[in-house]
Parts: sequence; C-alpha cells; structure tokens
Amino acid sequence: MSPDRPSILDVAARAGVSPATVSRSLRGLAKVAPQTRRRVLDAAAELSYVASPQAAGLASGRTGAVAVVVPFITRWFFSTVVAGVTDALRESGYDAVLYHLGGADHRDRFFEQMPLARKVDGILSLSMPLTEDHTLALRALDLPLVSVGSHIPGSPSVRIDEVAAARTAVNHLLNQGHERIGFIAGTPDDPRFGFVSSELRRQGYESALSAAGLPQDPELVASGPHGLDGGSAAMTQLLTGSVLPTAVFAEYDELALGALWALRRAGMHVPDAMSVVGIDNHELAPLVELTTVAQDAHEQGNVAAHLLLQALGAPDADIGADLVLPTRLVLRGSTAPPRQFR
Amino acid sequence: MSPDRPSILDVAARAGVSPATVSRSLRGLAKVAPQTRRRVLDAAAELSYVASPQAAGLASGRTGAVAVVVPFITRWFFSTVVAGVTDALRESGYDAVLYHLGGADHRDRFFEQMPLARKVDGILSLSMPLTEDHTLALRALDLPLVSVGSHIPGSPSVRIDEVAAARTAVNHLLNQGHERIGFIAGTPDDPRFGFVSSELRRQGYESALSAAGLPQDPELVASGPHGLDGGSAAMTQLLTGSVLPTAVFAEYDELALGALWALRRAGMHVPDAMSVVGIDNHELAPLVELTTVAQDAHEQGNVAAHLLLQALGAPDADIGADLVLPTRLVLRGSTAPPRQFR
DNA sequence: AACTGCGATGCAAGCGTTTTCACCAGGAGG
DNA sequence: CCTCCTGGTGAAAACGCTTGCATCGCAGTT
Repeated sequence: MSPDRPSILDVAARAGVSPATVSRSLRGLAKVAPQTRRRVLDAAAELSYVASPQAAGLASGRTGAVAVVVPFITRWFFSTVVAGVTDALRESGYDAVLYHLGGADHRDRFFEQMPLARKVDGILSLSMPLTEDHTLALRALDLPLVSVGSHIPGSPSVRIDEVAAARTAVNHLLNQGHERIGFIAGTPDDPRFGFVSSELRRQGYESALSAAGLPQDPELVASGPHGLDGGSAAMTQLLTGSVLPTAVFAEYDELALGALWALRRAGMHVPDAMSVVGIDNHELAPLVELTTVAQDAHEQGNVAAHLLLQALGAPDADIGADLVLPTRLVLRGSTAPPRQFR
Repeated sequence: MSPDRPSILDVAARAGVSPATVSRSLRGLAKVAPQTRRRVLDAAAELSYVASPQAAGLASGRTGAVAVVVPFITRWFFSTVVAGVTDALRESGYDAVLYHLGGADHRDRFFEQMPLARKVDGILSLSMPLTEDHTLALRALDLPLVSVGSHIPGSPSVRIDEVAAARTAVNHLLNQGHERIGFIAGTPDDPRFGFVSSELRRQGYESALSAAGLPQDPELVASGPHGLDGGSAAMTQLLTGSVLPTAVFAEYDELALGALWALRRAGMHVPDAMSVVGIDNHELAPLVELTTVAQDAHEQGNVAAHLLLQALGAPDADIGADLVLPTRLVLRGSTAPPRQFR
C-alpha cells in the first residue's frame, strides 16, 4: 500500500544530482543554479517527496516547532491568543506544540522533566504563573523564549499595562460617583503564586482607590476559582458581606460574567443596584452589556509569535523587547452612577 | 554556558555499559538485569540526560506526537475538546501538535502540502469539514486517525447523535406547544461544504417537525457566520422576515447566545415573546438562562485521545469504533410555552 | 599563458538513537 | 560430559537528512 516514502536519494537520482544539491534546492539556499533547482523541484514534486523533519532536525539541530505553554486553553484570553499564535506561525512553517498546564501539579511535573528539551526551537509562554524554579528550568533550556501577558526578565514579552487597565476600569466607576467598589479576583490554584496579571490588576485597583482618597476595605475584596463559577461565588460572597459595594471590578470578564449571574440570581438589578466592570472584552461581553476594558488577545498572540520567529531567525538579536499593547474602555450597560447620584 | 547536552554514549560510559543497554534500560524493555538498569538510571539522572526525540524518532520511525486538527480553537466546543485531548495525552507522554485551520483556504493548503507527513504518529480530527480530497489526503498518510464530532468511515470516532440532539431540542419546543419554530445555522465558510454536524442538526430539526406533522417553512430558517455575531444576524433576519416564529432552535449555543442578544436589542422578551434553545451547554449558558441540549466536550476529547493511543499501541487493532456519547436536555429559562398557550 | 576568484556541485562525515544479530555464560536436560 | 536454551549484553548497521570542505570549470585579471 505505502511503498516507502521517497528519500532524498530518490529525488537526487531522479534529478541527476547529489543529495546535497537536493537539500540546498529544496530549502532555497543560495548556491544553486536556477535550472538545477527547477529540475530538483520537479523531481521532488513528481515523487511527492517530503523531507523527514526528524532527519533534518537531527542533522541541523533545529526542530521546526515551537512550544506553546498555556494554563487554561478554555479561557477566552488563552484560546484567543493561541489562535493568534498559530495563525502567525502557519506562514513561517513552524509547528505549534501545545502544552496545556492547568493545575499547579502539572506545571511542577512539566518543569521538572522538561519534556521539551530537544523538541522545540523556541517557547511561547502564555501568562504562565511560574515559580522561580520554573523560570530557572526554562532558562536552563537555553531556548528563545517569548512571554505573553507577563514579563520574564531577559526575554521579550507582549502584554498590556495591567495596572493601567485596572485603573481605567476603577476610575470609570469612580468617575460615576461610586465610593464602595468591590474587587473580584480569581483564586490562584497554587498557594505559592498566582497569575502575574492578577496581582497587577489588584494593584491597579488599589492604587486607583488610593488616588481617589478612598480607603481599602478588605471586606470589599473577594475571590473564587477561575471561570464563571468563581466569579459567581465571589460576588455572592460580597453580597453577603458586612459592607455592600455599589460597584465591582472583576479581574477579567469571565469573572465579571459570573458576578452578573450571581447578581441576577440575587435579584439585584445591574446597573441600578450594582455596577460591574471587567477586563478583556470577551466575545460574549456585548451580550450581557458588560462594560469592560478591551484588550486584543489575538493580536498579542500574533505579535508574540512574530517576536519569537525573529529571535529564531537572528541567533542573538537584542533580547528584552517588552511590547505593551493598548487597551480601551468599552462602555456598555453594566455600569452607571450609584443610586444616590440619580 | 551549555556544555553540550549529554548523549547516550556519555551515559553508557558512566554506567559502564553499551549504548544499546542504556537505550533498553531507559525505555524499560525486558531484557535488562535489574541491577544494570539501576546503574544506568542513576547515571542518566546524574547527567540529567534526556534522549533526543529526533534521533529516537529517526531510528524507530515514531515521533511521539499526534496532530490535533481543529477549525476554530476559540469556539467553546473545540477549546474544550482540545483540553480533554491534551489532558489525556499528557499521561502517555505524547505531544500534541496543534493545527488551527480556520478558513477553508487554510484547509486546502494544509491538505495539499500535508505538513504532518513524518511529523506525527497519529491524527485527531475535530469536526473538521473535509472534502473528499481532504479525506483522501488524510488516508494517504496511512496514519491512525480518530475523529471527534464527525465520522470518517474506516476510522474510530467519538461524537454525539447530532440528529437526536437536535430532535430533542425541537421536541422540547413542540411539547410546549410551539408550532412556528425557527432554525438558526452557521454559514459554512466554504460553499463546497460545511460542518457535518450542521447538516445533521438541521436534519434533526426537519425530522422533528415532520414527525409532528408541521410544514417546513424556508422562511423560518436563517443563518449567519459562525459565532455570536452570526447568531445575532440570523435572529435579526428571522425577526424581519414575513413569518415570525414563536421559538428558535440554534445549531449550537454560541449562535443561540447571539440570537438572545439580537432579541434583547429588539426588545423582545425571552421566553415570553420568543423561546430559544441551543446545543452544547456552553459554559455561559447558565448565565443567560439558556435552555440547551448538553454534550460533554471534554469527555469527547478524552475518549478520542484514548482511542488514538490505543490505535497507536496496537498496530492493526479493530478499526471502526464509533462511540456515541449521551446528551441531555438542560431546562433553563429561555424556553416556555408560546403566548396563546398561557 | 598562468593565476585568481567564484559560482555550482559533489563527497563524506556526522547527528543520536533504535534494533537486529551475534555472542557469551551458565543452568537444564539427556 | 555434551548439547540446548535463555537471559543479558555488545557491535554495528541503519534512519534520512545537513553541511563543511574539496573540487571543478570558467570568466576575469595580470
């Protein structure tokens, strides 16, 4: 049925040249006479020859693949970034090997045995919550590394200004006259550390409050697991607390959506009884009229991939680029001045 | 900085055995004395040796990776299936190479040059809309293939009974007394063909109507691009048509969500003025009280991965398994009897 | 006319494993 | 005491490319 895939020798024979020339022709290297190249290309086509990436890799030391390390592929932000990454990678012929590292235990195991040792040429780390050990393990690989959503010192990164984004969201609420503003965060799945963006957004929340001369009430901060349910749980927590906020800022839209859900169940009207704002501009945000600070996740993936490709092309280019992409406040119906202002 | 990764020869030298024995020890093959194996394992650990997958692949003909081919990673169903797949794959040590084939043109190019020729040991195709050419190209690869969400004759597949699921959704509406039931579909991105599930769900819709003795009114069928916007557009289309339905069945939840959005903008109350039902049980379905026919996407990914692993283990096991996973109607607030019934 | 330079090509040495086959010691069987 | 296995091990041949180096014409240079 499958009469052995043709090897480079078959192509060489058919084109009447040496395997070396075939290799050079196929990869578009310089020193080949146009006419010779044509002959080789034709021969290869006729045999529908495809070079073995394994052999090529062994010989050249490259793999033609990059690792994409992502914590939760089902979250809007990550799946969208991954889409951006793969779309950019496609052009260049690089493959994307997906490492889905949900739980902290998975991450630990992963970084211990570092399965991508000789498997990839570069790494794209998406907002991974990394301990120092993890980072060191990555470093030890000595592979080009680009991170999205967090900044790993020494390697290029693409992100938004998390603090500013959070501040934008909170300021919006402040501008509307809110004074008791809650914060809903995702609980880190590992006590040792959480998403860098979590921490930064919280900082933004706190600094915005400070700047407005408002106190920080721990009662106004709640957290729940990542995802819709977590947002819902956190909102419920706030609703049953001793201090009722008039508005809440959620770390990201999926938490905000969960909060909206809880509010609905509690019979609290949004935005009359409670304003809600998030970050992301999740695809479904318009559906529930969620006011949010938009970021372009697809673009971030795209840019990150290009950065990595660049690093792969130029062995020791300037490391350390830190691209900060813009965000913008998208006003929808989930925010309004608090009652006493109307 | 990086003093060349150790090779199997280094380990062999350190353990005082031949590379062959090292290879056997490390892979847990039978014919190695326990004591020898220990010695090798220790030596390998001390050198923190990791075998080169490239070389191993070249020599053995295996790659240790499987291709995951997916049309839209950002859709709930696909990202969830991918999560299921990667979670299952992790255990076995196989890597997942992600091929994100959004547009039909990407698919064409992909299947023409078939970049996964020698790159993977097996393929997982997620609901890919495939032309006959595509399928042939896949076949030609002669690799184990498992599909999710559609059935490719001759290879195992995991899916739900699309027709039955659609019928369940429509029957639910019928049982409530609806007689003018609209259908909202996603427009294929390529005129030549669309998702298999699209077609089947439509069949389910039609057969349920027929079974109830209701006519099929083309005016009640609308479609839009995939995703929220498409659902919204299709709903708008229905709302401005000559026949106004009292309920709509959307091919999948994201379209249903889009429909809900359009209804809200049109000021039509759900479910009083219009009932809406979808398929999936999208994470956000509870948020908007969407009645839907639930399917377990994560489980489908999981099962599919295991099926593939099995096929990879047993060279020529029985091909053709066709696992049909259950679905269940989840009643929420988006459906109710039409007005005249109350 | 001898020489230099250079574009085009071939040779052959790797790259780091896996795997077949041969080999060897020692216990079982005759 | 000799043969036959058999578990344990090593030697060496693939596996299918890439690439440094050598080679070879041939058009320019002196």
